[in-house]
Amino acid sequence: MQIDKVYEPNRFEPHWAQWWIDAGIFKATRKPGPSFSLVIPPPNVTGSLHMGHMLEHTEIDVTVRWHRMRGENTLWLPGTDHAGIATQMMVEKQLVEEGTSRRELGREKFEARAWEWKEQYGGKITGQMVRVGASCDWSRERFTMDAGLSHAVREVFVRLYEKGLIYRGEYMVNWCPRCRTAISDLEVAHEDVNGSLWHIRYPVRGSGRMLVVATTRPETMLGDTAVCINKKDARYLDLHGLTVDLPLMDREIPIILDPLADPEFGTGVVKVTPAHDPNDFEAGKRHNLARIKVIDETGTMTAEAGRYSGLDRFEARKRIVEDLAALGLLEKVEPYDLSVGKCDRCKTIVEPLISKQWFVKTKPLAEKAIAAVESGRIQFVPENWAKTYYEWMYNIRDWCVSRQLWWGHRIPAWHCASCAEIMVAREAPKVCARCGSDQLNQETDVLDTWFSAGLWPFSTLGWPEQTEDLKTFYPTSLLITGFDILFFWVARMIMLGIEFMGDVPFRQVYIHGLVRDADRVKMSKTKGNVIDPLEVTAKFGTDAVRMSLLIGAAPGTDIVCTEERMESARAFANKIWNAARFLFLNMERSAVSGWIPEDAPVFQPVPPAGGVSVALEDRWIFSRLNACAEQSNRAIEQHRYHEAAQLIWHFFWHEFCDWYVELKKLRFQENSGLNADWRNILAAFENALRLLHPVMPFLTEELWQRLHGEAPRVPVSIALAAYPQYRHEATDLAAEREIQLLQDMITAARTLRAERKLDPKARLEGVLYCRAEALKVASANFDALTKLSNASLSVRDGSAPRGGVGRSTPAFDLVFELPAAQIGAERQRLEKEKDQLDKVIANSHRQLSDEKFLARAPGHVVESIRSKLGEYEAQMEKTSVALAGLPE
RNA sequence: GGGCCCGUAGCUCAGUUGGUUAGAGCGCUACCUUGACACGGUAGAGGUCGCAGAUUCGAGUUCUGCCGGGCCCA
Repeated sequence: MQIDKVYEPNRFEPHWAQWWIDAGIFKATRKPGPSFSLVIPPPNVTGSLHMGHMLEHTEIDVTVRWHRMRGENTLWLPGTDHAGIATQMMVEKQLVEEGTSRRELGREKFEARAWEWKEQYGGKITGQMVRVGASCDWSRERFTMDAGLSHAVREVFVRLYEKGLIYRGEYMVNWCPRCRTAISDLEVAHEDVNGSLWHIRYPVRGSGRMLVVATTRPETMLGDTAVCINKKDARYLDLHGLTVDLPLMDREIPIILDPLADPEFGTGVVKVTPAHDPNDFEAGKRHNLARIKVIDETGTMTAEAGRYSGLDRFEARKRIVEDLAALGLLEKVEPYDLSVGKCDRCKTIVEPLISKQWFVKTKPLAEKAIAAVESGRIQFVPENWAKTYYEWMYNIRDWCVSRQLWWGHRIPAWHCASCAEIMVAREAPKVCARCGSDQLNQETDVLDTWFSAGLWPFSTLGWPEQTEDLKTFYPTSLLITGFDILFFWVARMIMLGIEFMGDVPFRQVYIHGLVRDADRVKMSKTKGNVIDPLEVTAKFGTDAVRMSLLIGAAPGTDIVCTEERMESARAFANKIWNAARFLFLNMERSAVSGWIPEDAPVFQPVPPAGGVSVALEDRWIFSRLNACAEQSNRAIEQHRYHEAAQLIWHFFWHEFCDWYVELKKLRFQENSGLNADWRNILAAFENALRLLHPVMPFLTEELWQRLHGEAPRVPVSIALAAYPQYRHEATDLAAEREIQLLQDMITAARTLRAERKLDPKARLEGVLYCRAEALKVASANFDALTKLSNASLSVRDGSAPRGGVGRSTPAFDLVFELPAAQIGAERQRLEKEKDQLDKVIANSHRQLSDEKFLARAPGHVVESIRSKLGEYEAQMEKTSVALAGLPE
């Protein structure tokens, strides 16, 4: 058989990635029986695969592959999000390069261009997912703006509107002057900055006094329509009812009383700009103040800004401050730390603006969504995330869902040009319902991208049609995603899922960690510390990248991602590759070919021909396999991916390779044919591959297919083979105990050799004194014992004679001759051992003489300490004797 | 200001309901190119579990306070 000496994943990964799809391995079938379904957190259609996706998709894929191997009807539904602003910006950039613009093109042509763009570049990330083996059912792939999902969006909007849960109105919203659209509260990121607090003098008309207001945004003063004092603040109370002359604007504005003014803050006097501050907006409503808009949608000062009109808002600030200073109206400027809201996407400072927007009334939806988590119908893992979820849900605010974009779901509302009636409908109305006019224009705003994303778990399954998929796969079983979209997406899916499906969208939410670099810094393009998953996939193999991520992916912790870790995961893959290579080469030598799985029941070693009992190492490896299967199943089920990865790693490398293969080597002979040794090792190996498959799908598929040689494969892929399951009767504790003894003996001999710096190649002479079970093990496995320790041992019953030196355990004593040069080192070692034993013996004595301990600790704990003490004392006796017998 | 998380070996982290002399990977040290594998083998060194109290027969694990670091919301 041709098999490379070194693991070279690029030789087979692309092949299997495509083959799995061509063979329909990942297609959900809707067969009867238990189902497992999961929808992907749809990546932006503009995006390309980054390490965050890689981690998320790996965790999903492990889970999904595991369910599939358990024979469940498994669906991982893939797709992408149309990503409103992001996509629009991409296309606009393209247009600028062509010397044109969105406005020049017009809406219809622009939309066509955006679709073109999507067709051309939008498939990038899904192609990358195919390459890294994501086991999605690509036949069910969806896009948030495809016909079906658009239908669902329209249906949901109309139903919410009919229920009174959607309203339109003029409110103050967060506006991004760069994206030129309203954004929701969630899309504003607050950032602490070192700003200033400007103290400005407003002359009080007719009194000669100055009222000093403190503000962080002097440019908004142009739109002031009042100044405000607190009625509890005696300093200014006498000014109530008077007016001030707004500097720079020649406008007389009232002095009002309102709790808006905080006597503790600044001067205790605040300016009121109802058009540019959310608190002032509310105060303005309370006092019927005019709203003067001095900053427009692009962040430029309006005509209302007088001589500052046409300036950028920050330039205007500079000029205003200068002008005030020149007029002697600037009392002072204090450094002041404040938090400013920035657009999550482009980091432009958000401008609060009054505009007409569409909102979803969230309180009634949130109540049911909270109850779903409180009652346990949805479970968060790690469960602490439920607290964060509640925190937001209890304080939820109405959701501004309209966006002034051209790429997205256009709101299904029509405005009558004659009577201003607004109609929300599934289909475009022909005439106005109120005045009968046919002059109707569809609303130009589109919906927030998260609106359609919120429907994802059911819209992707065909809703509002009652499809078979919807019946089979809703509610989905699990959602795996990042905490950064807990509010944006997870919470909204829960609200909308309950509202429209009458049931939760998923039973469980697993929140994964954040991918960080070697210095624990979050990976981001701007910081330039990203690792490109495709690049490292090519370098180390997808399986190695997956393993390196999983092994650190403990729930609730961030994931450190370094090439160093990938290297060690590749070393693991290489180890497995070479274990297989060893098997394949020896199969040829022994004239064994074609693995036939039906021949080897899971976890049941076969005995050699002629009724001889099963070899010890075979009993052992199957018992260990069984234990590993038990733990691995549990770990994956509980999303303890790091634990599953570590367990399987340890089993495959340090049990299967280090011991089992080494023991089996002694048994292989030329032309032996498919004897019991071969059946067992092949069965064990094949099972180990299955255990590993969800974590390292490519490597295991490649080796599993090779293992079959020319034999037929049933099933066709390891991805459809049964995941090993724990069986009580497969546990063989006697075999585990005996191998442990054998390992201890071999290790003792190796340690002695290393410690005494004996020639590694020389075959040493030694005596092994054994008690009870150890004697049986040593005799029955004499060949393995001497060969793996590379020592000529004579095995004797009983204990080493006084003065014998070497290694002692409760079960056996090993004696090698001690070279004179090593006497000092040996004395040191024994003394250290004695010290340690002194410590634990004293400890045990203390506990066993403590009456409270004896009275209150459970019996088995007391008993185990008592028996440990016996062992320590026996050990101490031997150590003392050895020390005493050491030549001077 | 409100909430959440984390401080365990040089590094990155496990440690499930309190109960053996606290583990892993990487790194480090020594030796070994032995016929699957140097992306390897063998053996080893390395930790007063952030600090101080409390609960308990018993605390890395529970509680309180403090110190240090991170995140989210306002």
